[in-house]
Amino acid sequence: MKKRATIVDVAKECGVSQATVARVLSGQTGIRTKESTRKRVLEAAKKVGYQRNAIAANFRLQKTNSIAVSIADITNPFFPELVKGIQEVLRDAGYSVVQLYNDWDAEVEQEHFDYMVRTCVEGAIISPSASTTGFDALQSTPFVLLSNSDKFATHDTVGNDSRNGMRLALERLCQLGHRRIALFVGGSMRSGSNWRAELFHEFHRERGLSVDPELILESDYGVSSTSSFVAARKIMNSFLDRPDLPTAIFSSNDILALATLQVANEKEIDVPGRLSVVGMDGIFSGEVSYPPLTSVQKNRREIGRTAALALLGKIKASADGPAKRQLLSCKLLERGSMGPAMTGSED
Amino acid sequence: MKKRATIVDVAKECGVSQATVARVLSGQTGIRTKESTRKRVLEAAKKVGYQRNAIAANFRLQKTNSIAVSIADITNPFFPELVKGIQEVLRDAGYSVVQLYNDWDAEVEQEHFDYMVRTCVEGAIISPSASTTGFDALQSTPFVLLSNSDKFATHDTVGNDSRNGMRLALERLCQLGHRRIALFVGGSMRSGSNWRAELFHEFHRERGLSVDPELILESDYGVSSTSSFVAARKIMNSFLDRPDLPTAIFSSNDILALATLQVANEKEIDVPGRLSVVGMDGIFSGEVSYPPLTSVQKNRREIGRTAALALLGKIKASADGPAKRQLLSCKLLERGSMGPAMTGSED
DNA sequence: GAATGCAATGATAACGTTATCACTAATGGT
DNA sequence: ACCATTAGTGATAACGTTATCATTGCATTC
Repeated sequence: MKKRATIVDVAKECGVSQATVARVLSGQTGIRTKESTRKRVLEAAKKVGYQRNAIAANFRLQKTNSIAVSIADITNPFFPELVKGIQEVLRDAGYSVVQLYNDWDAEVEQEHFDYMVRTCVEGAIISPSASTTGFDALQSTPFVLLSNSDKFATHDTVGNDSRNGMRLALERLCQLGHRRIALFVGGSMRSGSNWRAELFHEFHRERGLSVDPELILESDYGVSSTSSFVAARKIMNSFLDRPDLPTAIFSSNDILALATLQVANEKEIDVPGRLSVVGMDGIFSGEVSYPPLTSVQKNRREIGRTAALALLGKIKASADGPAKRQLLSCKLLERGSMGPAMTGSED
Repeated sequence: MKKRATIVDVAKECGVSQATVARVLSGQTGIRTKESTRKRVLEAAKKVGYQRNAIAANFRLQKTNSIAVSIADITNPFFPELVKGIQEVLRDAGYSVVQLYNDWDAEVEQEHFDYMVRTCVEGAIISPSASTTGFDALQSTPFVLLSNSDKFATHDTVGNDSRNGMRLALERLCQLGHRRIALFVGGSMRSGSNWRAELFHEFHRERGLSVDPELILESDYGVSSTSSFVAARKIMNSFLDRPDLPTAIFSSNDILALATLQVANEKEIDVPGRLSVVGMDGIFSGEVSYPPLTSVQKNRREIGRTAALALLGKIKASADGPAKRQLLSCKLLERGSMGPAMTGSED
């Protein structure tokens, strides 16, 4: 392998100092060089096949032009669009993106933080998987967290207003005449999901309705969408055999809702005629299910974009101000799996 | 912003030379240091919060420890698992992965090739989106292509044996008594899909069956899964109204098959009783559809892993040998959407 | 024509790590 | 007791670039 040419080689080639060569070739604006020497240098560079050594330049400048994105698992349908949004913004800003997947493993996640410092990434966008703390390992690397939890109040966060999203869904169901609604939540693998149950009670209280505790169901998150789906199916397989079914089931994510939908289809429970099913997230699979799934849409791409912009702002502003928290609003994506409640005296 | 600690700081902290510190902290095997000093150094490192500056190390060693992955669109359900497989292998090999998305744009793709050279990535895994040529822009950067097409015969490729996969599906359908089978292929946005039609004819010829040309359907690929799905629905919406429906439809990807499934459900065509639906890829959405989709499973994660391993081999082997082509076999994932053919004299 | 100003260039010091060589202090064999 | 060996260290030179300062040359001004 032939050694690649450096600025010294170019300098020798055309008889100027390496400083001059650097001035010409660094591509900086506001350089002051005579046009004639400029030309000579460029010619010499071409002749010896000079290619700027980006590693050396990065080293000198102590910056990598790269930003790390830490998420749990890119195969989880929640993440690809998020990452895409991030990528779009950061690419335009001239950064490259290094993605790190931790598979919900706290240890791996912490390791990734170290990695970020080691590799001198200029910033990080982190979807907290297992760690709720330990961000100080990032030292002075600016970062933005993807979360809507107020556990992270001391850091900059970007998330969806899931509370409001859930209210939207419940309100619409109420409006459609549903009074007996079930709540199906994913387990507490990630952030606590207690607030969902609390909000559920609160919602009923506000309307003078009572909550049937048997209609609050919990399923394990699972490490993958598939395992999560299987677990949810199991629960629905017994739940949907009840004689006193609710008229609607609201699930805290689309995987749970799709499992509900599939089992309901198998049991020939008419959706939405007899049972309305509403999910949360708005993943692609909900679009292709039968019937198409009504879901509280989280605009993942927009979250990604917002987080990236927030990070860029943080990188630019050398001094760190107060922690900023951005909550993007959700909207209810109404599709075939939701309909008016069955009136009492039917079938 | 506090300056980060270097080996010099650690050396000062515990009163040894920076050479000794380097020996302890470089993580190399075969170092010769007394256990007591080793311990002292590690302690001092921890105390001052030392983190190895990877840029400096990379510079010294003239390598970046990073590999680029170029794909079209991470939100396409085909890619996440692929990327995960790549990531797993490369992470274990100590590389970080930079992902580049081109959204099926040839120009962006070419730009990415330049980027790879500039940033001195040590290798690349490329899923050719629009370019069938122009790989020489990569200069001496080793790369592996993700493709099963023999258009790329001069390069190392890793892909699925889709031909064989398609045969598996057709054979199984035949075995289940299906004689009137439709073929639903995606448009030619990516690699030509002509071979599918050819294989379809070939298959029938081998068995002395004739092909009804009206049962060969084509749909646009679309830039996103959603647009592709919508286009496929449109076609199926009119096709499934035919009086002389086939007993089975084989689709060249799961998006098309899921569209078929959804429209069939809407039209209350019993699947698989009256119509078997078979897709290709084995994406997650096929698991949660009703009925669950039978599909030719492409082991995307394994492809990713294989490609990564191939690339690692290529990086290690300084001299480049002949182009290697690896085709991974598919298997038929039999789920609820496929069943025996309706016998003639029913219903 | 000496002093001043400025554009163009040269010389050189970093950046933080790894690798090489030289040196010291033990160890062991005769 | 002496020399050869070696384990454990320290000092120091790279790697290729950018940034800073010093210097040169040339035009302008009084």
